[in-house]
Parts: sequence; C-alpha cells; structure tokens
Amino acid sequence: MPRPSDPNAKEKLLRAAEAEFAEKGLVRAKVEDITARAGLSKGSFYLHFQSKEDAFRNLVEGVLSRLGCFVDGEEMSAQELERLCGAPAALIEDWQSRDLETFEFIWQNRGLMGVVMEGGGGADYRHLVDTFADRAASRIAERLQRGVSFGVYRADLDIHTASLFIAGAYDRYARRVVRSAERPDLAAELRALRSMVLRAIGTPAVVALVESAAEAPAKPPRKRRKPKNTEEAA
Amino acid sequence: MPRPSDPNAKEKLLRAAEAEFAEKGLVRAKVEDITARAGLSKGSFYLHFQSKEDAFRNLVEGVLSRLGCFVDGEEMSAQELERLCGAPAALIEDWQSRDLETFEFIWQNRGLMGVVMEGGGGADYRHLVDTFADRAASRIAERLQRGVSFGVYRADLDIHTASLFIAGAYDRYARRVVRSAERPDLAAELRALRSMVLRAIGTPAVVALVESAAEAPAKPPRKRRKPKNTEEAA
Amino acid sequence: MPRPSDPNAKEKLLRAAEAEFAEKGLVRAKVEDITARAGLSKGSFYLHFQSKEDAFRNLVEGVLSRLGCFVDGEEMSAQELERLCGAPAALIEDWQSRDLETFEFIWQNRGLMGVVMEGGGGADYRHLVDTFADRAASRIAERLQRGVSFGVYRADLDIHTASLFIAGAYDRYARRVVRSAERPDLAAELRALRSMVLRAIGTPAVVALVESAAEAPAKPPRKRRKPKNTEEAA
Amino acid sequence: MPRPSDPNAKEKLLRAAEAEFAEKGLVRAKVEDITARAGLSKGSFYLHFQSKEDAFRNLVEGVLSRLGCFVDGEEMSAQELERLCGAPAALIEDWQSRDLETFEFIWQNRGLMGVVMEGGGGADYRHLVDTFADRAASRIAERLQRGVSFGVYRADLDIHTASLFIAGAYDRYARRVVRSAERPDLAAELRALRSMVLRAIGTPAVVALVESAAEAPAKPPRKRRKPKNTEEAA
DNA sequence: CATGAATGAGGGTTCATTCAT
DNA sequence: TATGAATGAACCCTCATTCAT
Repeated sequence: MPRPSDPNAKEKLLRAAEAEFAEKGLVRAKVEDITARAGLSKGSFYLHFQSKEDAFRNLVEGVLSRLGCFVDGEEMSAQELERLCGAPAALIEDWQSRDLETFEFIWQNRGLMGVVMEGGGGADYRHLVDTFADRAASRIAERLQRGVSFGVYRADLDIHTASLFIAGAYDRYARRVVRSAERPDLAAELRALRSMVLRAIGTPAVVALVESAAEAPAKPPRKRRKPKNTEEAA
Repeated sequence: MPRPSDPNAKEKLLRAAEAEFAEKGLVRAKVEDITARAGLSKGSFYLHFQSKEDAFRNLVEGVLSRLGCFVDGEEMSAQELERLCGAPAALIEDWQSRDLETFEFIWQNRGLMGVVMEGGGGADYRHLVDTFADRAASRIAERLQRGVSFGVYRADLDIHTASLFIAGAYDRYARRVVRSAERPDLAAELRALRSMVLRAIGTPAVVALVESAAEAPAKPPRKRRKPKNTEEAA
Repeated sequence: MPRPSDPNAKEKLLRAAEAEFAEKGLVRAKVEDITARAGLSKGSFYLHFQSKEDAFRNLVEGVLSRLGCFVDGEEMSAQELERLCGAPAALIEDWQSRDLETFEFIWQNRGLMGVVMEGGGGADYRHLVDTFADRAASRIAERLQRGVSFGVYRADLDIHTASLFIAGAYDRYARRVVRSAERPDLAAELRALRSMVLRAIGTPAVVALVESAAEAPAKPPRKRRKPKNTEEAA
Repeated sequence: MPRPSDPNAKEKLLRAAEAEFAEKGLVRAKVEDITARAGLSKGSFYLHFQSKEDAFRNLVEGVLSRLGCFVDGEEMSAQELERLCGAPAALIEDWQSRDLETFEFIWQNRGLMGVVMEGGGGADYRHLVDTFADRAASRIAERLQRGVSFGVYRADLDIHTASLFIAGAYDRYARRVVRSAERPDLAAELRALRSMVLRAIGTPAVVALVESAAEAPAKPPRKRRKPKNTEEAA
C-alpha cells in the first residue's frame, strides 16, 4: 500500500544514507536500514538512486565538491591581496576566518566527512580523497609562496615540506573534529593551531605578532555560502 | 585429501590475511582468498582462528602493540636522561634515532598499518586506533613537559596543543609512508619534519642548532628489536 | 498531472503490449516499458487490464480467435462446394486463396504470432496453442475426407497422419514467415508448399494438374475481412 | 550444517534443473526449487554453476550437441553408400533406423527438448535452435541431392523447398513427441511420416515400394551411443 | 480517468562457517 | 590436522501492483 507522495523523499533518503554510511561504511550499511531510517520502503531507494554505491558516490562527491569551494576560496582582487599582505595581522585574521568557515562546514557534515576520511567507502573512493588532499596541499603551497614573497613567512622556507606539513596538521585536526561527540571550540583550536604553524614558518616579526595576539578575539566568519546538511539542526 | 601437517600454517595464514586485508579491508577480504593465497584449504582457516574478525583483530592488535613498544620506548635511566637533556644536540639525535626505528617498522608493516589507519576494519576497530593515538599523544606530552623543564623547549609552550599537533604531524607522515609505492627516504624526511617541529616548539638556542645542523648525517638507529613482517624480505 | 482522457488509450496499450511481448515474451516484458511505449503512465495500464497476464491473454486469445476464423473459413453452400470439387483446379485455387489470406494475416500479426508460437507466454499458454492446433488439424482432416470422397485425393489416404503432416507443414511455414525480416513471397511459397502436399496426397490426375500448373499466376485473394494490427502500416 | 559430500551433486543438480526448466522455462524456474528438487541447499547450486543461465546454457548446448551427432550421423563408406542407394529398400530401412535412434533420444530428453523448442529460454537461446535447424536442413538437402543422383528421388525435385518441408515435418513431429504424456509408437509414426515424405519426393518405383512395404516390421535401431538423461529410468 | 511515487514480496547471488571424511 | 563440499542467512535489486492526488 503506497504512502502519499513525499516531495522530500530523495532528501530524506540522502540524510538517512549519510547517517548509515557514517555509522557503518559503504559495505555494512544496508539499503533496508537506510530506507527504514527515512521512513520509506526498501524499493523507494531505487526510485532515486541507481544503486547503493550510486547514493554513496553522490554524497561523497557532493561533500568533497562543497569542501573544495572552501579550500579554493574566493577570488581576491590584487588590490585587496596587497593590502592584506602589507598588514600581517589582517592576513592572519583572514586566514582564521576562512579556516573557521571551512571547519564549521566540516563539523556540520562530520558524518559524511568521517566516512570519507576513514576510508569507509573502500579503496575505490580513496582516490577522490587523495585528489582532494593534493589540491588542498597545492593551494597551501601557493599561499605560502605568496606569503614568502610578501615577507610574511621566512625567506628560507622549504615550501614543499611546509605545505605537506600544514596540510597534515589541518587533516589531523579535521579528523579530530569529525569524531568529536561535542562541538569543539573551533575558533580557539584553529587559533592555537595557526599559532603553532606561524611560529614554524613566520618571520620573527610575525612570530612576535602571534605571541602578542594570543588573546585577541576572533571576528565572526564572513558568510560566503550557507552550509547544507546541518546535522545540528536535525 | 588432507595435506601433511604444516607447522607454519598459522603464520602463512596470518601473512595471507594481512595481505588481503591490506588490499581489500576487513569486509571485502574473503576467507577463501586468504586461504588460497596461503596455499591452504578454506577449512584450515578455522583451525587457527575463531572467525575472520578474530584474525583481523589478532593482526591489528599485534601491529599496534608492537608499534606501541616503539612509542613507549625503552626505559631510560635518570642519569642517562639528564645527560641527554643537558646536550640538546644529543637529545635531538636520540629523537631522530627513535623516529627512524618507528617508521622503519611502519614501512615494513605498511600493509596492515594502512588498513588500520584508513579505517579498513570499520567502525569497530576505530577505538583501537583512537586508544593508540591517545597513548601516543600522552607520551609526546610527557616528553614535551620534560623538554620544557630541561629548558629545551620554550617555557610558554601550550603542551596540550603542541602534543596534538606533533602527534598529528607524525600521523600524517605515517599515512604518507604507508601509501608510498617506493621506499621513502625516511631519515631525511623525518629530519625535515623534526626541524619544522623544533622551530615551532624549541627555545631560540635549539632553533639555532636546528638551522646549523641541517646537513649533519644521521646516525644509524640502535637495534632494539628486530621488526617482523618484513615485507621487503618477502 | 492527469492528461486529458484518451479514448484510444486501451488500443494504444494493446499495440505497445503486443510489441513488447513480441520482443521479450510475457515474463521479460515490463509493464513500465509497455506504458512508456504507449506514451502513457504506468498506472493507466491497470485501468484497462487486470494484470500483465490479462493483457497478454487478451492479445493471444484475440489473435488466435481471428486466426481461427481463417482456418474455419466461411460457410460454403453445398452447391458451391459441389461445383468446386468437381473442378480440382478451382478447388486448388480456392485453397491457395484461403492460404494466402491466412498467411497475410499471420504476416501482419507476426509479432504476436511469434510470441504465441515460440512459447513466449510460458507453459500456461501452451494449451491455447495446442487447442488451436488440434482444431486446425480437425479442419484439415474434414477437408481431406471431403476431398477423398470427391475423388480429389487418393482413396487409400491415411487421413489422420496426413492431416497432422499437413498441419505440421503449415505450422512450420508459419514459423518461418513470423521470423522473416523481409516480407516473404507468400503466394509463391504457399504454392510450392501446396504442390508438395498435393503430390503426397493427390490422385494421379491431381498430381498431373499440379505439375502442369506450376507457373500459373495466383489470383488475388478475396477480401473476407480486413486484417487488424497492420504492422506494415505503422 | 553441511551434508556429507555427494559426488553426484552436479549431476543431480543438472537433472533437477532440467526438470524445473522443462516445467517453467528459464525465467520462472527458481534456483531454490532446483536445489530443493536435488535435495541440496540453495548455495550449493553456485558450487557447480556460475549462474542460473550458465546451468541452462550447459543443458541446452549439451542436448543440442548430442542431438547434432544423431543428425550428422556416422560417416558412411563410399562402398556402403553405393550399396544402399542401389537398394532403395535398404536405404529406406537405414533412414528409418536413424530416425528411430534420433527420436528415441528426443523422447528420452523430452523435458529439455521441450524448453529448447518452445522458446523457454527466451530470445537469447533461439539462435542456438535456429543454427541447429539450419544445420539439420542442410544435412537433409545433402541427402536429398544424393538420393536424386542415385535415382531414388524424383529428378525434378526442388531440393531447397523439399528440405525445408521435410525438416519442418520432423520438427513438427518432434514437438508432438516432446509433449506426449505417453510414450508414442515412434517406429510406426516415423514409418508413416516417412511414407508421406517418400510419396512426395520419391520416384514412382520408390512410391510403389512404400505402398507395398507399409506393414514390414521395423528393425531395432543400431546402438550408436547410449542416450543420457533417461527420464524413463528415473 | 490519468498519474507516478510508493510498496514489498520475490529471487539471484555471495560468503562466513561447519563438519564428514 | 587438513580438506572442501555443503549450508543458509543476508542482502541487493526488480518490478507488478496500488492508490492519494
């Protein structure tokens, strides 16, 4: 006996699938459990997805693509860029602001991010994450390069090693956030993380700035786009 | 037609299981593939293990426990400790030497380490890795504390954040090693990684030391125990 | 969004169902494919048929019933009959004319005829075909009997075997027609077939007639009823 | 709980599959019913066959290949051939003997033959049957040609039409045999069928022979190979 | 009447595990 | 101990059918 048509069926299924995948990974998650969680019947799953893998791919590609937007960031005008780099404090605040947005998104989507980062999709999806990680490291390298040429970072910086290192630090932090039961104090922790990084790569002037600014309050992040999948709201 | 008793059967099965788990993860690895790879019959698997999960747990616990030995390190006499901490250069060399041993082990056991780190065992085994990571961070914290009290690291060091940060850096590097197709230059890469870390946490004197010693040759690691699972030898 | 009522819906569905059944048989044909081909919605199928099998039965019974009319033929007045049987050549022409009509119908409805003859409906529908075949053989037997009593066929004819044999020959030819990609030259092929049959059952006089008449042109068939399902027109 | 190893498992499964396919066709036959009929568990099916279709193909190809041996017949030495064709009566007896063997085989394997001939495997298997039918018609054409050149059949025989016609007659008879509930009197019916055919294609001398020999007893068939799948024995 | 999302029984296939030999 | 055929629970996916709109 069919239920009344539900215009949100696909969305409900995606939410349910996300939760099941987050809990059990691609292989152990059962289609029947997904549909049960969505309050639908088993068959309805296949009205919206080709297969279980299809739904998984949908979710993973979606979250990685949206995360990619944060990583790539907005275009910054040459003028704005020069202004910021001339004022290390402002540059650092911009950095913090971007980090906060990114990790806010990661926190909101921690279920899916967890599956993706912990390999819950099996080897077939690792390359997606690897590709993403490479892109992130490249972005960081670009910014380091820029920072060096503007005299914010040490001139003798080994940019390749440093970018891997920094990407690693963020990766590690992301894993921690994703597994947190409680919402972490993202602003404070990101500030601490960044202080560590700046100490390692900054010029003495920047290091001094970092040390003096340890207690400065963080500005709220600019709203660039509104995050989806707000698990918090559910 | 029973084959003659094989005293190495369990060992062969463990090696085969490790390889299959490394390639496919716990769920996708088939008992039949494991026994085929070991050159034994399907039934023989259950003469040595309660279940597929049992074999997996055996392997994971084994590798984590051996890795734990490296992390915990040998007891160091108070005298030796004081000597080392009075000579930062020696302390750093000791650190390098321990890192090298640890990562040598990780490289040798990269198959299993990969499954463990990439979540190939599903959510049920994450706590093992988490527990291990916590222990590692504690150890690092202890050593940071000691280093601070001996004046090697900056007195204002936020030990908690620093330990997470450092554990993260090593974790990240371990993931890279585990996925390398080619044997990485562990000594050089660990030296670079440590330099980064020391710049972030060391006193100015130590930072100077790091900068001047960039080209110093690493001593060969002390042999504390011989690593098992030498995939290289196979 | 309901479409405006379509008075041809049932007919469209029957045509689509026929095509799908012809291509895939009862089991492999999907209701959804049928309705899609008809340009209607899935649900509309059940406004016109109880079930997929119901539609299949409708079609099969329809085609067999219309084919039965050809086989049974029109009532022939005693007078007309006597006239024909007194003139073997005319009798043979009448036979050819009826065959042509029948096989024209078979060709036009080759899709459905194919499913029916090739068992595409499964064992449940075989009895329909069997019943039909029995009836056809009986009709042939009657005509053979009549032909014998009028001295057209050999007096020693084993009517039972002959009728099966002839029914078989037509059955076989029907299968060939039904599978032809190109429209076969029905008139010529039926003439050849009939010649073979007449040689086997005819009196020497008739055999001579057959041999001398090999090149006589066939008259166009009388139009008794107009065939439906004219696939050619579509 | 596994049953004791059964060396006949595959054979039992083939028999059971044959029966189920014969009753329900490829699509409607359920693997579970097949294994139940064989007294085995569902999973055991896949120890012996890749899939349900694989088992079906095995059976169909097997029966067609064995039937092909009958149709192709044994090589006949030129000497023997000449002797036989010089003595139409002997030639006809040889024909009868071969027919009897072939239809004995068809009767023994009527289950499978039924599925194959009635299209129970769907369109995918029709080409196998078509290919087989073409081969059979070619063989018949060859023999007709030989018979004509030896003066057994009418010199003006249209070999192509005749071969199709004869193949059709045998095809039709095979369908009847396959559906018989009771074992038909193969010898008598084949003899009748052959008489009809000979009347249609034979020279007057042969026709006379046929008419006089209607009551001659059939020789028992030479045993060329022992038929498998003897449903009668089961 | 028409629609098409929803339903859920059904069936093919996999594979961890057992146990007679 | 070793073997590998046998088992059967699980689970993915299909599709005929229903019914709220």
